[in-house]
Amino acid sequence: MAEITKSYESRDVEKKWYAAWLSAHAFAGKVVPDKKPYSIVIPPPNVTGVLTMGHVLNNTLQDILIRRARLEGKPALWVPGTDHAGIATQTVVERELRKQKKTRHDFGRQKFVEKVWEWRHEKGGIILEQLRRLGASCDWDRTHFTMDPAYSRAVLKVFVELFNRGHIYRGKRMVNWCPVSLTALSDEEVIMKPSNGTLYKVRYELVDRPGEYIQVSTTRPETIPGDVAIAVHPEDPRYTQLVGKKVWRPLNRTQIPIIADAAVDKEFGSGALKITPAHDKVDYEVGLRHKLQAIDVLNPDGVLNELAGPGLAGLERFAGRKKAAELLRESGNLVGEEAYMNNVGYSERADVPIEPRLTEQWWLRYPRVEEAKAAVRDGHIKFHPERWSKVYLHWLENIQDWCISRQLWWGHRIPVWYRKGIDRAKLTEADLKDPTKVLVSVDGPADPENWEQEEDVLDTWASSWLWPFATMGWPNAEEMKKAGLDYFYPTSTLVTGPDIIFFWVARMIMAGLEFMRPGEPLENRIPFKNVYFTGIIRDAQGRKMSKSLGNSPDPLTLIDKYGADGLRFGIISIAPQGQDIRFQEERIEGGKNFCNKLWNASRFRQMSGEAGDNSALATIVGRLDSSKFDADDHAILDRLQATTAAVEKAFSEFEFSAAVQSLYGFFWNDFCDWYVEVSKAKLQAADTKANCLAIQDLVLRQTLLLLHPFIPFITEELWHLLGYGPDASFIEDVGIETAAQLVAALADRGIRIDSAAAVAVEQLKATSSQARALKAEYNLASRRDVRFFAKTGDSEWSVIQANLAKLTRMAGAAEIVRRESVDGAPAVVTPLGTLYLDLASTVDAGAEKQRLAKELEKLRQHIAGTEARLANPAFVGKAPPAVLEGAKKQLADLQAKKAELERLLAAL
RNA sequence: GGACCCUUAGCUCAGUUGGUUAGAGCGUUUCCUUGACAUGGAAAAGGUCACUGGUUCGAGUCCAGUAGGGUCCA
Repeated sequence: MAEITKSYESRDVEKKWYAAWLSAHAFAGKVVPDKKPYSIVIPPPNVTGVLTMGHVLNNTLQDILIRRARLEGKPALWVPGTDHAGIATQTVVERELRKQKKTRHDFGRQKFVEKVWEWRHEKGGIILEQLRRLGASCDWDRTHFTMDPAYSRAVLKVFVELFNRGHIYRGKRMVNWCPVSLTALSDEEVIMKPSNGTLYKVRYELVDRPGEYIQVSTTRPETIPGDVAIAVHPEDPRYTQLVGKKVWRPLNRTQIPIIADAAVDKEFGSGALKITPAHDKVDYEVGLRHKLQAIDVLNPDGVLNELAGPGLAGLERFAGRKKAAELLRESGNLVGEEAYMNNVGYSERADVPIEPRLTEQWWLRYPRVEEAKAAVRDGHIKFHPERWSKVYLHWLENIQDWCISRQLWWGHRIPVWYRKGIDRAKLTEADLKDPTKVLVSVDGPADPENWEQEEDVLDTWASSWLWPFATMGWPNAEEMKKAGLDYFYPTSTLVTGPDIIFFWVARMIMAGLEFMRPGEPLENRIPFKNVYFTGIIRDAQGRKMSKSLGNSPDPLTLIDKYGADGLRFGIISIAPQGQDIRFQEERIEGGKNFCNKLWNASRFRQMSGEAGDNSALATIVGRLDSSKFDADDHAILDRLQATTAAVEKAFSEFEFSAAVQSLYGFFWNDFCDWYVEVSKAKLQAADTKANCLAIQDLVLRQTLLLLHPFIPFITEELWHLLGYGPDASFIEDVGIETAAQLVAALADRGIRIDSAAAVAVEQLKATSSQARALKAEYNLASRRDVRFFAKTGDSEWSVIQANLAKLTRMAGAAEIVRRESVDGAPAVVTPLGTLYLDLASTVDAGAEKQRLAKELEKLRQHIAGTEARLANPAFVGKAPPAVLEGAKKQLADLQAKKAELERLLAAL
């Protein structure tokens, strides 16, 4: 067996094991018919993406779940992949072209798409490579990309099916238009931001009453040339007599009517609203109700067109706004202006204000909305934390049709063909269903020369909402069988951020319900059973991490510095369920330190004695000799059992940081700080050595298993170094025992953990800690040659005697001797009696008195509190007996301690 | 305007159905390179649990309200 080095060096270990896992296909998701599977689909990162701290958290969590499942003996599948990120990817490639002073139009659609594919093959796999560095145990042979041929077929089939089922329609409607990306966006891709603007008060002169005006307020004077009416509330007495009259539009001067519509807010501004149907959603609705024309004064790129009139045409929209205000001022029609804060919709990708714009688009009426609500409401899909289900349900209650078409080249081109020569603008609903005019088909027309395909592509989310089943071969029956869709679907858990509940989670649920296993019960059709929502990683100041702020550390640098295991352990330890996380590099350092601790405890074991047969839990347990057990042996096994159970509970509740924290506490405090230290005495004695080594082997083995999902590399390495498994196997091949199985394995060997031993160990810990504190008080902390006298009862002394060698060592003493009476020496009252420090020199009685008095005062306060409780008849009458008994015992202990302290004080 | 979350030690956070003296990591102070580990060990200092009421024998925990911070939706 190789010797364990003095400190843990992560780099080579990580490389070695990842390569070994890959070459053994250890991550392959295999169907094992009799066993319950565990499956996860990765939230496909954007193909243009690089690994961020968010990915680290998210994917570490998935890896923890999938590795734990393997350890539990479940056939586990983690499907990886990326999405094609329509706008983002097209933008990236266009940016490269711009460096050569070219645009996509210089290449044409086909050539440009080829360029994007080239880019994707060159640079599109970076993030998946980076995930491997993190240790992600995805089944890489199943890597999917939303633009792959098979996946694309699934996307097109869904479009055609939904069209045939009446869920998809085409229509000219108001959309969120991004003037930079030159495409429509869905409502979810628009971010509302409070923005500083100006509220312009503009007067419109009444045609038949020159010199009289109606006033409106607007933040967008540049759209005035698109005004087709002024609207007032029908029940607004200020204006009733004006309804039906005409006013002069002050820019691009013409006559427009005053109309009455209930959509007007009487309270806002003057209570009169300019109606610009081409540039506002509400105005558009008003326009429809009153059969008004829509005048579009903007070009797609946000430049004002000739309909805006000679003064404004050709200006960019924000320059146009200034110019419009100027023109109004000049004509005297600008009555006032004031600073105004309002919410403006921004394009998520391009980060510019979107334009409400009237365009021809494809829309989806969501399928299975009611079922999607029921799936979560009735608990078939569980959200962790649960509260996100409220957000989900609220969105579904207020759901709007989804604009699924995008004016891009990169993406799934909508599978609709129009017969050549047809005027698309005039297509009716009936025409759309007439296959001689419009063909909606996955395969396209047999006579393509007579047809023109729709230019638009689908929203990227309209492909990724199929992820849970399109990555498992759907809709191809043969591929589905090969992928094991029947077996792995529905997946077990989805790990994602709450920011994409609408974008992705809700839509996946609806897609699953609509397309999977038609006719079967809801619980068979849902795409996943659990959704775990991670927090958002923020910087130390609480700001979101972003590229522009440059406040996001590079995970790969962190891996180089602290190891992948250190990073994983650190990030999980600061990621409690449901809360955002403030990133602190110190915690990652803590993760590295923990790995080093684990490493060195293993090293200590290796240096302590010959390796025994560690090949299985049973062989290690077989080496235990319960006749040699002392309280510490019982206590550490008790804690091992309790920690195993705590980790089980934590997994069942998705409380990963709780699991990590209990493992940290157990291993560092209970095992290293106490058990390993007391071992040093036990290993000196021939009759306790073998049993002590076996206990260490047992604890280390189970701890490695418990820790492996969190820190896979170092645990795999130590697993082999300590001889827990043959070279040709992995830790995950063996599997983990439950707390119950551990107890049963011990019982087979006739060992019953004495949990009362924990009490004795607590007494020993407290006694040694108090003894060390006393030494420190007298500046003797580093001296190991001091002597303690113990004045103690027979039963306490028997405990001390049974543990004398360990206690002496732990207290840092040369010896502990029983004495009936000691006078004047500094002392502490421990659970095992009064310990006196044998000081050869004279004691400073004054300082000692002060110290004891201080302790006595604390004790008095505590006693007073407990007495008051017990003196309260309501407490005695109503508190449960256990609490009452506890209080009584506590009081007795405190009083005994107080008496002893008083005696010590008097003796000084 | 609606929904949700947060406020506990200098900092970042745990605290599971209410029950002994509220915990951890980091930081701080003092001491220690003793044979697993200085990526470490020992000891110590540090908290009126945001505030105000209420329920209860008992509240960091439950309820109501106030203040401050954050997120999402409209």
